Amino acid sequence: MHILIVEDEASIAGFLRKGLEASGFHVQIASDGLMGQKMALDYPYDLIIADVNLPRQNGQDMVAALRKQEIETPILMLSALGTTQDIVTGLDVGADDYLVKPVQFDILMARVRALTRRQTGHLQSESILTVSDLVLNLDERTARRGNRPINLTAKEFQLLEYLMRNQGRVISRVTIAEQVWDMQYAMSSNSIEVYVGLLRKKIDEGGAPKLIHTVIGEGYVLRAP
Amino acid sequence: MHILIVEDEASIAGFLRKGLEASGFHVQIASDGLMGQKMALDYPYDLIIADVNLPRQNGQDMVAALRKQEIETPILMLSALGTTQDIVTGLDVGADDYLVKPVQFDILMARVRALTRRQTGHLQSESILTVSDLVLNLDERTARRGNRPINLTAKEFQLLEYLMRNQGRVISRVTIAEQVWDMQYAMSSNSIEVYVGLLRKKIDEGGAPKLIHTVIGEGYVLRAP
DNA sequence: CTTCGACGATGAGTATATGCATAGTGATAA
DNA sequence: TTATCACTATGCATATACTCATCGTCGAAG
Repeated sequence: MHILIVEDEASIAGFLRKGLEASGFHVQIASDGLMGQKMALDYPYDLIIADVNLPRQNGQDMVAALRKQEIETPILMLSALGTTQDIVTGLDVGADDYLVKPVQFDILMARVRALTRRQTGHLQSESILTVSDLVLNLDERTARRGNRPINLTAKEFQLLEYLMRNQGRVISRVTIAEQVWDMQYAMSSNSIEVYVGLLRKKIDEGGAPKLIHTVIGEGYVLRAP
Repeated sequence: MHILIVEDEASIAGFLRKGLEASGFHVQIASDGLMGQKMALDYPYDLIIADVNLPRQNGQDMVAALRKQEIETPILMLSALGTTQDIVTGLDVGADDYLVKPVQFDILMARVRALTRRQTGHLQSESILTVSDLVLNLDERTARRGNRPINLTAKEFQLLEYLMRNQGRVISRVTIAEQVWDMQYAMSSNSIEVYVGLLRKKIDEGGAPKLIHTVIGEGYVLRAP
């Protein structure tokens, strides 16, 4: 999860960064409105935390500009100004939430969690696929479930990659045969069942919630619980 | 846009309703937590505004219960309790926003607009069929009536998909036999009646208005009430 | 109002298809 | 050789598809 903080006061920015990084977020800081806008356009952050009072371009103008350019990233605004009108303007201009300084950190964290919750499943980079706590690194050809590394054979990896790329979608055996086995017509064997079984043994074993589901008569789905 | 208000104090509920309706929202009111939960399960509201202090089941428990049942509707919580811990709990349990009473109406409206904004353009991009509050997701192979998930077998799904694609049109048994059963000539059995019966049991059960109608001597129609 | 027939709904029971665990085969490489 | 991998074969358990006999409902005619 990557968070962009747009804040000119270094002490506040640093305070937020420390706390967020301690919770496992990657944090970058922009020190004025134009810089913030540019960075938000350049990289798909999962959340933007923006002060209202900023040099060069105020927070509300920055938010309005980003929304106009169809940047949908959730935005949390911070401000010393606590007047009704400021809050209303901030939200109407496209922000998703608004907190008044001084901010209590645990409240901020709760809001951050709320705003980033729906996102999960978002892409982070091209070479990593994620479903729930299952992570597939296409470059390294490794897989992890939570902290546990998983050893996959080539075919197992191919199959899992295909299922992860289509997470949430039910995939028929015919489609799997075509896409993973390069079979043009239906397969006469039960290889698919066997390989799904092998994946399940490696991925879903233990108390962890099952990710691979059978839809009888239809096919298989990889779905977050 | 439909909003559910869960609030036991009639004066506050009425005040909110008036203001929201003046802005063009459709509003329904539940007067306790269990009733709110039930209504939220029955109908896919665009937003839920819930008090924390409620009879029979408090707001936080209600939110937690809804989230557990995969209801993703945005939820805005209201409370007289303004302590940090309450706010954090409310947000962590699955609420999207939190306001402390007494609420200024213009602030509330701004939050409501922020929470309902992402909804509008979002849907309908995937392969989704809809009739009234019945929703069929062809990718996920799932069906919902309102917010209630419905489990369908492969054949049931095929039949329902065909009826939904031809909603409002009366479909003869012969046509159904051809399209869903791949029978070239009339079927000698009553499978169709049986499967229509199964679908009715799953879809039309409960107080919800019936969607599947028999046209005697002709066939069946799936029609919004 | 009653009776009858046509049509449709329903519950129980059977047959079939589907999915899966397990074991086994052959090929390939260390 | 031994280990690993891709794939196949078998047989069991179960969900699903389908059939049949019976029951209900409705409208028209007596």
